Amino acid sequence: ASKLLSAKDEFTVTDHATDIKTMLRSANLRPTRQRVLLAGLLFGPTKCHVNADLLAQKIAQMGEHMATATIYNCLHQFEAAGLLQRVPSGEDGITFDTNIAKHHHFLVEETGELIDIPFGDLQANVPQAPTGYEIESVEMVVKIRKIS
Amino acid sequence: ASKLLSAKDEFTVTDHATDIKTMLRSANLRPTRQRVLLAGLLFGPTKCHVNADLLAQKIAQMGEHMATATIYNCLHQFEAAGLLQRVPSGEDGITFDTNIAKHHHFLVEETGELIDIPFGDLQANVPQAPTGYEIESVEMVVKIRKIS
DNA sequence: AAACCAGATTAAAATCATTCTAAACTGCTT
DNA sequence: AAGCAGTTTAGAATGATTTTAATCTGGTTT
Repeated sequence: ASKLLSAKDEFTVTDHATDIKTMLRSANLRPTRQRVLLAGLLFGPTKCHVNADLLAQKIAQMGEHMATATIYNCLHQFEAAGLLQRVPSGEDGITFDTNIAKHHHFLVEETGELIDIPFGDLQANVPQAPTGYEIESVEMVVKIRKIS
Repeated sequence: ASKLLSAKDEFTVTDHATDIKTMLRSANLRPTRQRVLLAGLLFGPTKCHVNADLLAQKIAQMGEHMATATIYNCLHQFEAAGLLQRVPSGEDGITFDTNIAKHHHFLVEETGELIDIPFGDLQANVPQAPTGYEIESVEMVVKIRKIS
């Protein structure tokens, strides 16, 4: 039974592929083989932080192949559709978060690993934007390091 | 009269160069021509956000020349010495902030311009770090856009 | 003041994640 | 089954940063 259209929801095994196609279509994205494959990796039950390289590796492990440009294209399209959020990464490169709820991040200094901070755990009193501007988003990164 | 050793302080015109050399020396950095020139641009009375490209332009305007690698070397050395802070920039590239006090930033979406937010204006309740980790820093970026 | 040397600077090449190109392909509609 | 806009693709291009290996320079020692 199809029941959802959003990346926020989880899928049952049986109609995962169908629901992904539905999700893509409602985002005005043709469910091409590549987009379905990527969406399958991204929008499973567990949220994750990914970059193009990591996805390329996963795809290779599945015995599949996808052009680098396609991976980037899809990621940007998913972002524009609101299915992904870009997150600040300490390292080089672009990192996306499949958790599109409002939340912040711990960034582990040594490894570059990102850990979600539930939004409620980190409240901030945001100051007024300068005159003539409106606030678009508030993003907080708490850098942490292993206690030696 | 020499009176200071820190980038946080301001310099009078007369002993600016002397004080910069003293500052560099106390950071264990030989006051080479290049480092003195760069420090002169960076550690004046007004705080600023800079990247390698901007500095290269300023240096060219002065009729001077400096290798790109040297600019990057110096910026990284100044950062390691605590004279500069790295700041998250929406755009490509590395941006440094000569304001080393604790503070956060507005990031203007359209232009990539950074505007300091005094620390007191943006208080946050930071959650406990995961077990085995300690908090290193808290960085907040408030994205703003011009009201159309 | 000349010699010396670790540390600094340099131009040019290398790196590398990301984007561009323009040619070939594919979902979808007719 | 034809057609077409939208997609994918390999490979080239981009551009900020880093590396390389050679040359230079502060600062100390002789």
